[in-house]
Amino acid sequence: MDELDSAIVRELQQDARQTNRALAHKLGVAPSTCLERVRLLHQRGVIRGYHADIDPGALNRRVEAFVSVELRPPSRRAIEGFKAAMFALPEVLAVYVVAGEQDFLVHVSVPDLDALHSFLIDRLTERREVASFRSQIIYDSARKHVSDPL
Amino acid sequence: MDELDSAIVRELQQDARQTNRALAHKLGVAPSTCLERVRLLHQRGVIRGYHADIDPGALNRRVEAFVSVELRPPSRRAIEGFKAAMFALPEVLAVYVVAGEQDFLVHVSVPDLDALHSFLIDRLTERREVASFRSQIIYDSARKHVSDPL
DNA sequence: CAGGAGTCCGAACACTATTCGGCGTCCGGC
DNA sequence: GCCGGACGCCGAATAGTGTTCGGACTCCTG
Repeated sequence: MDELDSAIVRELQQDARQTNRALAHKLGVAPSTCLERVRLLHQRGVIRGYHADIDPGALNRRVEAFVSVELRPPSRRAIEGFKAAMFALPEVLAVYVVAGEQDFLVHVSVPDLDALHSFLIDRLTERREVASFRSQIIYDSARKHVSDPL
Repeated sequence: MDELDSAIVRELQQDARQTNRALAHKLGVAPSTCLERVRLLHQRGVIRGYHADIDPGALNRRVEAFVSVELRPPSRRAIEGFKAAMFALPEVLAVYVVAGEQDFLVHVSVPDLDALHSFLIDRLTERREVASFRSQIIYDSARKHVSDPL
């Protein structure tokens, strides 16, 4: 994980589809060298994959929210089960098991507020292990990539 | 945005680096057709980019957390300023402006708990507009891609 | 100083992206 | 019902790309 690896990671986080030649040229190395580095980063698990970033609005998901959930018995069984159940739902983008007052943070994306309400009362209230929940609608968001310097 | 477009989006979310030929073959269309569709999806803003998924641990970020922040005057000025300031920090992965008791949800990733503590007392407590904050360490997480069916 | 491991390089080859003219299909107008 | 235009799909051709591999170089070690 030297400077070259970091530079490759940085570049591929910004544009994963640039050609290997372009990448090599930017970093000042031969394409074959660059390719080998990328392959090794893959093999070591540093690069986990390449994904297209899709506009949720284009797929009719204009409302996003975080739902904090407190589980009744915060046991392993309940947590694992709830996590799997949430993850299987199409409205769910991400599930976080967290420390604190709540046990879960569920990131959901739905077409509109009605759909959010439906999700809450049909998918959450229905589950008995849910002791309480609180939803926070996302007004605005900005995401980044991880940068190497601490 | 027909069935073919949806299939392309679905495929490219899973693997953005598969060759156009492979993609075309999976979907049962000619490579040239597939390429044209992908270009249009780009042009329409449906596909916003392609990004490599990097293991945070490999970049020495083994601790992640959500920090909920309440701003003193929840004014536009304060919100915009705080959002920009947070986004500029290397520890910050994402910033969410949310509705509810707290005004912000900041997703951070740091090397260890000490670094998290430093972040909280050096970067948050320092800011005068921060009325209060609460941090939730992430024990476990799972992310997905948006799927077309509602 | 010799040996060895590791890394980088450049040329060769197979494969791929990309372009473009033509074909088929659908649809509205006459 | 027939014509004409628009649109989308296709396949061949070309330019560019990924990938492999042997050799050269550097750096460390004994």
